[in-house]
Amino acid sequence: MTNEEVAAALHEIGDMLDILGEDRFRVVSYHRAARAIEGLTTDVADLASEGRLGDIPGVGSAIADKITEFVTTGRIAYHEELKARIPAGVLELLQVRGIGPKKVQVLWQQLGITDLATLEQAAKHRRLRRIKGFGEKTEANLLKAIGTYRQGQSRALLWDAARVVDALRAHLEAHAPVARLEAAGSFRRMRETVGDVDILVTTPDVRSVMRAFTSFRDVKQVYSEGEIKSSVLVDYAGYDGARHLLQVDLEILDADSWGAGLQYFTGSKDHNVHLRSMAVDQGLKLNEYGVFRGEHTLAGASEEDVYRALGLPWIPPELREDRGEIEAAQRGELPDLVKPSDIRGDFHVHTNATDGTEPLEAMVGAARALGYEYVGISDHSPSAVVAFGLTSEQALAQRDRIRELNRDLKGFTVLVGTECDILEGGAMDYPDEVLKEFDYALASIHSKFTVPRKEMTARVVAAVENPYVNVLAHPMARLIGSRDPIEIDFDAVFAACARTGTAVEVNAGPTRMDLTGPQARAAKAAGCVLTVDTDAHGGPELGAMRFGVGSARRGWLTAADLVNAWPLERVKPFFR
DNA sequence: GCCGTTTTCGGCCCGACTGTTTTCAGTCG
Repeated sequence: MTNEEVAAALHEIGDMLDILGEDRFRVVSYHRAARAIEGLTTDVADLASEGRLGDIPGVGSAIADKITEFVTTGRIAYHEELKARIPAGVLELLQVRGIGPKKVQVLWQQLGITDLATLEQAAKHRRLRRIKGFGEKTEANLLKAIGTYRQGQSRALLWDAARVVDALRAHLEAHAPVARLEAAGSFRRMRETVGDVDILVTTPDVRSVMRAFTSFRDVKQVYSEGEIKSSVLVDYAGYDGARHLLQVDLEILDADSWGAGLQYFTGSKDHNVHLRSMAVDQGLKLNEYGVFRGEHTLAGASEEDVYRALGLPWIPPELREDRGEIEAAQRGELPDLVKPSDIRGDFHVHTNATDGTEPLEAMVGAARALGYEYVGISDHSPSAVVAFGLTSEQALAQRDRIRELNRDLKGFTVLVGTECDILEGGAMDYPDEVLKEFDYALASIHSKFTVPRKEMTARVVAAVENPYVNVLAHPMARLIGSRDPIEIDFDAVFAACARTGTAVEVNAGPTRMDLTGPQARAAKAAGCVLTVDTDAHGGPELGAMRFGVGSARRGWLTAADLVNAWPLERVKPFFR
């Protein structure tokens, strides 16, 4: 039973209670518990068997009992009862934008609509407008929304979201007087994927900003357009080359409530709920316009002011998930998070010797241009056939070429690395006598992704125990949107890494983002050091470092925790 | 349904926007 399956069941219970018109706080409780479980780095099944479900914030005795029932029997009787009351297709109606629990209820009870296809037919045949609360416009909007839903809108890669933000920023600044502009939401918190983008603006000319926003060339649909808030659907070309859709909201803020608005729209929801309840406890009120005591405004212009008014230091956006950051802030124990400028190099870089697109010299030049002190070249090993992995001889020849190149470089060092496959039984793809010829070796999984959890754990632990393996690269081995993470016991893997002095990688490749922030935090807690690498296959991809640093910050990591924030003279002995 | 160095009961965020409506309910974030 995976955490995702448990979370999905709880979300579904919440949705069904919502449709049935249950108390909204009960509904919220199920969703909040589900979100908390999605954010866990330990198996909820393990917590259940240890009787520690109550440790999860938002999980009380009722939900804990249901989780225990689920992981032991594979079902939740209460969930089954609800499913028996609500036709299967009704739940899906909730996914359509513009349809909430009340409309679902009306459609189902009054028109007997229990699935998407029937709803579409009813809208097409103008049968919805007969119901109170529905009209011509609602029918048209629903047809559009059903179409959008069918296109399957998934979360955007952080890399792609950044490009959309950049394009919109350039467009808005070119067409309207923009004083300040910041993308908030999960983008600012640097989540690995982004559900929608919230752009905040201050401007002396609200109308022209709004007009520029809704007339951006890639806007496919305008959901709403108000005086201070608009919402659109943007079409973009993704990293994968396909077209995707992303919702973008624009909010106009006043300069004197900029900080409160930025805080509010950055979230997360759970962080904000926690802050608001703190405010209430202090006799204060916190909303998107400021911190207030009665009619008196205490803060609003800057985020620092808002947090200070609540008795807290400013909390970096990447930490705002209500996972202990508020308590840490109260104790004055927020970590001094790693910054992009702390990064001195990148250990995971490919060239056209294997599946990269640019030659060694170009990748080295691109790394130098970023102001790094060193870069490690880590092309593939022979078993990575699709990636044109290097034979031992080819790898040694590349090593000699790099040694040669280093002679001409001043104030910059190229390290000879490899990304060596972990084979099925846990053996490395190069023999030890070849591995020891590299300055360092990354170990990673590129095949046999579906072996059972126990075997997979033993396989990776064996690799980590190889004395020539220095970094466990992209530990989940997932590709966002196309390949699920491997099943593995990360507690055991991190313990092995800590024991053997093997660094754990936070891979910033746009489709990898592996580890996630919370996993990186768990690795550190297990005693590991980490690296943030881009896995770049071309020069521009070296720029993904900022997203990897974002994940590291989400993992509460400091510069001291990251090998590639260390000076070279400290890196070298670590790798040997 | 969750939560509690003020509470084991009574709180739990609320404002913008839309569409249908003659004053407001539903959805969304």
